Amino acid sequence: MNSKYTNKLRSSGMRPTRQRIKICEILFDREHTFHFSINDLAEIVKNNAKEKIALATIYNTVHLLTKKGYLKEISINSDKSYFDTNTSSHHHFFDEETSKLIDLDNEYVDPINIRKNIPGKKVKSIEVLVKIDNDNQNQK
Amino acid sequence: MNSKYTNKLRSSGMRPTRQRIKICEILFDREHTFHFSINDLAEIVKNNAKEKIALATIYNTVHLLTKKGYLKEISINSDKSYFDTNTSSHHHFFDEETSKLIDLDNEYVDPINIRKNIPGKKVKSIEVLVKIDNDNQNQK
DNA sequence: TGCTTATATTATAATCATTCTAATCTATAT
DNA sequence: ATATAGATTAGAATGATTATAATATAAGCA
Ligand SMILES: [Mn+2]
Ligand SMILES: [Mn+2]
Ligand SMILES: [Zn+2]
Ligand SMILES: [Zn+2]
Repeated sequence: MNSKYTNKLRSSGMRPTRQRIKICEILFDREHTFHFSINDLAEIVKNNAKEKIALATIYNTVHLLTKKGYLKEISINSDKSYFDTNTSSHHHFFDEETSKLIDLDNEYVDPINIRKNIPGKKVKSIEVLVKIDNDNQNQK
Repeated sequence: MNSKYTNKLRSSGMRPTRQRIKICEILFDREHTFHFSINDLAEIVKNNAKEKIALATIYNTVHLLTKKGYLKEISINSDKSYFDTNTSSHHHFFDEETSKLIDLDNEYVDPINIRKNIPGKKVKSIEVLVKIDNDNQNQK
């Protein structure tokens, strides 16, 4: 019951259960941003946790952490959802070869000015997706 | 058999069938860019065509038109795929209230310069997604 | 510390978009 | 006209996600 996530969870109105703490440790005890699909996370849980966590619990917890603002959902692919431990508004590279997301911090992109507006609507976010692929230029 | 799409299809190596011609007419006989999900298209076909077209055929045709370069697939939502009759590289507004895409032509956005590169990878596309929602500022 | 109850977890079934299958049909070349 | 490669079709299969409803547990209170 004594984890660095016990209070974090409780302060967000989530009961600190074994399963939630384990998932938080997997997601947040890392140096860099983590981009993952539910399946990625389920695999890690399986190889990493002594006790099994039901898939439904993994879905529930990830969605709850998203709702509470600790994760951000990203769609680049309609096959499955990706989630991101970097919840700020930021850009991405998407590697078409590996299907992996890479953060592209705002410092590497000039502020984007949209010179068009839609009546009655306000801008919620502006994000760039840079698709990349292997450079076979100088391969041969 | 005499449609403006008969030759277009044939010249792309697709046999001009009744179903494909009907789908092309629905998709391309319009003034503006059309953003649609498979379900949107299936609905239009149902209300619009005298003869029923099987859902599998709609999927097949849309995927084939995408492969041939007449449609572009867009992912903003993991629930379903969207397709776009504007196949150029361009930006979008996504209205979170209506779940509709709106083209944001390049002329309204300054060229985007990415000051970071990933070794061994080359940039395939750079596209901006602007999420918008109702402006309830001056609604009260 | 031990009950109570609101919440959470779980296995499993249901849903829904998409893809597959294999039977039937058709555009096109001969 | 005929043959055949390619297309359409209904329905089954798949796979991600969500719902269900029985069981377990965290937290508040006696
Ligand atoms: Mn979701
Ligand atoms: Mn697809
Ligand atoms: Zn990110
Ligand atoms: Zn578009």
